[in-house]
Amino acid sequence: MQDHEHKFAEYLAQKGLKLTAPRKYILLEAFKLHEHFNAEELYEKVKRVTPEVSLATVYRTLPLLMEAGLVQSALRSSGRDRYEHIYGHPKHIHWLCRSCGAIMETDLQPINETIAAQAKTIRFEAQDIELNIKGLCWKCTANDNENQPDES
Amino acid sequence: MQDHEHKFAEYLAQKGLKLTAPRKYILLEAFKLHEHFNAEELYEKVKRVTPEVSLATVYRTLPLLMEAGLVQSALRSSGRDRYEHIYGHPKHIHWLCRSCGAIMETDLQPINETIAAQAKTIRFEAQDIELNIKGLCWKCTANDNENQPDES
DNA sequence: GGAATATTGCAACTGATTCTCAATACAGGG
DNA sequence: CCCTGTATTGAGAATCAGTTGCAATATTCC
Ligand SMILES: [Mn+2]
Ligand SMILES: [Mn+2]
Ligand SMILES: [Zn+2]
Ligand SMILES: [Zn+2]
Repeated sequence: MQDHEHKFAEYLAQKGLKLTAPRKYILLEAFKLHEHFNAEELYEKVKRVTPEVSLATVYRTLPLLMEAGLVQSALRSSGRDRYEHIYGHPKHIHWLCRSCGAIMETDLQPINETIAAQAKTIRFEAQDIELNIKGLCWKCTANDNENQPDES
Repeated sequence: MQDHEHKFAEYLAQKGLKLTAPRKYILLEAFKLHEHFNAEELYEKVKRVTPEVSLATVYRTLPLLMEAGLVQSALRSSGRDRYEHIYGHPKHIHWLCRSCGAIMETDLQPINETIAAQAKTIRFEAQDIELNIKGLCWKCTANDNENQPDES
């Protein structure tokens, strides 16, 4: 049994809930996906393994995975909630290119200290940090310049 | 004419759009609200001044205000997009208490430098920075301790 | 195996946001 | 001031991600 499977079982047990087949498959597929995903995308993946699972169950399981600390919400996009699994993926910054939609990630560590200091000042117990930056990736910046080479 | 009204007029003109009465009232009310607001809340405010305005127009005007740099999206909550005006409100960190829903704000300045450095490394042109932190405010932390004074 | 409880798929529902469309306001040129 | 082409509007219909009720199933514990 994988580490995350173990953690999920533990969380469920402690809540008096059951680690059923649908839940297990949803967890497993969430950990096979290495990009951000929304509920429907996860559902599609799970369906390939167990076609009888329902989208509703995926929607119902996602909050459990989040509470268990196995999945976290990521940058919402085109009107849909998105998620990503947590597994040797320490908290990171998301950079979203407005032009091509690419998402880059960088380390959040460098600002953690500053945040901790501010948290202390306002006496806030931080549980979740989400830092999203929107703009243009280098490719799209380059393309923009091509189209408008002279902006004197 | 206020500063922001001016800026909106300018933006609209440059886009070949018109500064109509509904748009003006929506702008004005957005700037009278000093907390975060969603489309409907803004609509309610506007309706008190000009009852004939429609919710659809509020929804249509918000993107214009954002593109004009007068309003920005804030922490989404209970399934609704939220907004805040920008006016002597430099970018700030949002701290959301999961227990009581309170929102605190602190200065984003201290981490700007770090972000700029990372942006340079990945050659990303940052336009918008959103840093949201969820957890417990000091009041709710205190209440929690009251209820579970001994967690040996 | 059987009772008590949790879970599921399905379909209906909800509610925020977007869209359609016909009516209205507007700007600019005569 | 009138006319014409364009932008805007309110009202209501439509969309669609996410939620929920419910009867059928699965699981747990004895
Ligand atoms: Mn990520
Ligand atoms: Mn704010
Ligand atoms: Zn790009
Ligand atoms: Zn609180």
